[in-house]
Amino acid sequence: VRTEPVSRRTGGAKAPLSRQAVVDVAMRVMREDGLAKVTMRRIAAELDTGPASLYVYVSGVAELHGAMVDELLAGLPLPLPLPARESWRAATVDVLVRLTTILYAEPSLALSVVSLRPSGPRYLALIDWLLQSLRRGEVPVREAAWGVDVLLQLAVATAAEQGLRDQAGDAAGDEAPLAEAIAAADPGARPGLAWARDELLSGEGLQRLRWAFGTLLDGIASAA
Amino acid sequence: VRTEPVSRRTGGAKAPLSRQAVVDVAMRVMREDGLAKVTMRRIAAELDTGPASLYVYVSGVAELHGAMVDELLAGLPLPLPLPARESWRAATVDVLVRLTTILYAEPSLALSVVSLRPSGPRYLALIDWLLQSLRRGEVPVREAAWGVDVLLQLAVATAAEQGLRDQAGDAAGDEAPLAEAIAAADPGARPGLAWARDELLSGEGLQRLRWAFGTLLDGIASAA
DNA sequence: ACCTGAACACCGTTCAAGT
DNA sequence: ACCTGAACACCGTTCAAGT
Repeated sequence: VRTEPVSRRTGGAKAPLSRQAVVDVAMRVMREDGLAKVTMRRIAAELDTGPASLYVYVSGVAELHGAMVDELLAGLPLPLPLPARESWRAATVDVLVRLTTILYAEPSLALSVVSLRPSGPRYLALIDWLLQSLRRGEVPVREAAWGVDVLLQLAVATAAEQGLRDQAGDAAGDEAPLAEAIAAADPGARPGLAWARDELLSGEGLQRLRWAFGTLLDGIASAA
Repeated sequence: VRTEPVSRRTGGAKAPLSRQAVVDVAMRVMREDGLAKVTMRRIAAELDTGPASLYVYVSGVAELHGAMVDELLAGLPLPLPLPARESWRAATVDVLVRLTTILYAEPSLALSVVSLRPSGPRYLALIDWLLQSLRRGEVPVREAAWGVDVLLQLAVATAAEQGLRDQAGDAAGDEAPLAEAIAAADPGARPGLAWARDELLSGEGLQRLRWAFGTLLDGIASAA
């Protein structure tokens, strides 16, 4: 008697390959084992095939990451309602915080966004909403356009940085080396550090995030 | 007759290994062939040894990247002179632009800084200078501390993003997909994009960078 | 303590050959 | 057109053994 090869996923019925299937498996592997394990070979193995087969659907690992980012943005409910004229600032901060939170859950993917600049429909919709919101706040068009760029950059970078630090903290036992170095700095040689020591590490992540977005928005709104 | 093994670098005299030698070779390989080629195996080969030998001096590839960042910051002349009270804003923008420019030259290393948060002495000196400068501008201590964090994040993210995009543009023939997507968007469905279309891609990199730092500083200075 | 050979357990991508 | 086996050209890290 011989047993047929059996899919380790479904226990038999081998689903047909497709771009969506590749992206789906990639998302699942990322959530289960992290982005580092999202390799062409691992995805192929999960789909009971060889890595070469995936190249029919994605051009390579970089393009796959892009598709995964767009998938992640589905967590942001769109279309967003446009804010009332007087609450545009709070609403904008809110959307940016939500975006950061979504990316924060997958910091290694957020890091790839820093260099990727997604161009999928969901990302476009987000940019569009931000521009309309700033327009409601009577921000001039140039300041709005340049400002949205900076706001998004800050959201992405913060998510990548904070998230990866949390992961590193989980793994390694030691504290953040920057915090240690600040605490150990000579107050005479580093008067700025001595002055701000207590505030450099104060506040909660979310509180600082809201402050950062609000502060940047204030700068943008008054830059006319 | 037998020929002795010959160093491919020096043609004979094999320099002793050291942490500095490892970092130096890593920096050279990065400048010549990019960060992707800075592998333990490649560095070992350049030093005429096996990869295992490097683990005496660096704990792994992550720590090596950290050391390389500190090396890169040597391009920022320190100590920086503290600005006059009335020119603190311009001086701060200047230092941040210089930092971004240095990182921009090695965008893939800048990208690793997003997650790394360097803690070397040069980075500490930079934070100290920024804090002192903001103090001269009479920025309250909490706003200064939180603000410096955001300013540095923006510098690093911008360097990584812009630099990597430039590299990608060199390699692939096609234009930035985001620019194409913006141009192709339906004005009725995306009124914000239609409104800001011309300004989203306007301006030069340096001009936008100065604007971003200045705008953020204004927000920070008025956030009291 | 420093250094090494060899191995372990992986990668992304290409390509000729099959269906 | 889609799929595959096999190969090519690599990775980081560990470890027992040497000096």
